[in-house]
Amino acid sequence: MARVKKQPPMSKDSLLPLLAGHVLAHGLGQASLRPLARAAGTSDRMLLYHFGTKEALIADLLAFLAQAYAAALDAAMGSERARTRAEVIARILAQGAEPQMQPFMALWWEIVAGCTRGVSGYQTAAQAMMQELLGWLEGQMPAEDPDPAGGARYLLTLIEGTMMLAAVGHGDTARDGLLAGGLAPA
Amino acid sequence: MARVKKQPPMSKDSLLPLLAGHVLAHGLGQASLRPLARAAGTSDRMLLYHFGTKEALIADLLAFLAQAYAAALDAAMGSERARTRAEVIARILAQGAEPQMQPFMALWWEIVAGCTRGVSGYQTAAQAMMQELLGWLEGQMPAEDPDPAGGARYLLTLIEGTMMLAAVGHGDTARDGLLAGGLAPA
DNA sequence: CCGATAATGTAGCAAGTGCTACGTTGGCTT
DNA sequence: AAGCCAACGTAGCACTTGCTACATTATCGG
Repeated sequence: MARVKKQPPMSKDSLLPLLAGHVLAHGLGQASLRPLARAAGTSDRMLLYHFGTKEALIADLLAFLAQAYAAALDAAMGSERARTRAEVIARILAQGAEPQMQPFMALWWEIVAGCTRGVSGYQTAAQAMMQELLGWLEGQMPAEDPDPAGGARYLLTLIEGTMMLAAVGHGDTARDGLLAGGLAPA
Repeated sequence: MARVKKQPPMSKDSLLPLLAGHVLAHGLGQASLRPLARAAGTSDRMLLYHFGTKEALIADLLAFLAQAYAAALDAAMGSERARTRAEVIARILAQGAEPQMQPFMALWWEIVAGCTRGVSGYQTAAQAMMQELLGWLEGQMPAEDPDPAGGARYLLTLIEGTMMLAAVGHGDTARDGLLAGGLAPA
């Protein structure tokens, strides 16, 4: 009388969102097969069956997360443009401070750390995410900005620096810096 | 006839440099007691004996590394001031690109990632390191700078953003950004 | 010289790691 | 109905993890 639940066949595509959820919640570094499997309602055996290797799983997962990040950005993209560079920065920082973006932020720094250690899949995912953010930024630049492309890169640098300083508890320092750079309302 | 090598007594102070070396070379995330002990020429048992707990060991180690970082900065500090903000940035970026600073960079991003995950000791070490760097920056600001304190914070934000972008393979993006911000020689 | 205390070595535990061997299904084609 | 192969479960291996129990040695005050 063993109830065998008839469930839809699991596949990479059905697994990845659940795995991504677990990684966003608990971090990439501590992600090991059995907890991941529990989060996805399977066994480690099945994860290896579908992905072949833990390394491959992580690579697929990072690609999925990069795509999810792009989707989140698109969803948050305001329709009307900002009027000044300072306003662009303020918008992005506000969006990055949203509670639902926090897991992405935490994950982001783990990816950066992985990049410096030379883990291969990390660099790819990181570049994709940055490219996406850069594109979004360019689209957000003020209409009459003299140098939208260069300005977007300038702002991106400032934004990432601000986020990092905020991550280590130097958010005030960064705000003072933006202020001194004329990129924050007094 | 068991040769018992007469070696100087080991202590936290004698252990920490060796442990730091291992962590700089192999990363903080993968640092587990037995490899650490091997690198220091002891056993895991002894590490626990001296530090009490792995957590305490890591905390001590981070403090030691923060101090080592400060020393490295002092050693690299040029005696004469820069003339322009762009020159300050160029100097720091050049110094951060030095090969012997690379392990510190890799470690740094791990620390940042740890901060966002709420690991306690990390935040302390990170703040100390940033405070040190900020102090150094203030001392490097041009003599006739209109706002040395604010400017240092502004440059710090830009520098950290640049370093992050470089870490994920977007060094070009950051350079273009600095250029557009008027902070790099064309 | 003796005894106490600090310092160190050896073995081991329970839990967790990635991964594999080997089985059992279930739905499909022929 | 027979066979077949993808999809899944169970059990386990060899290894590492942080940490501990216990025994031994070194050191130094008395």
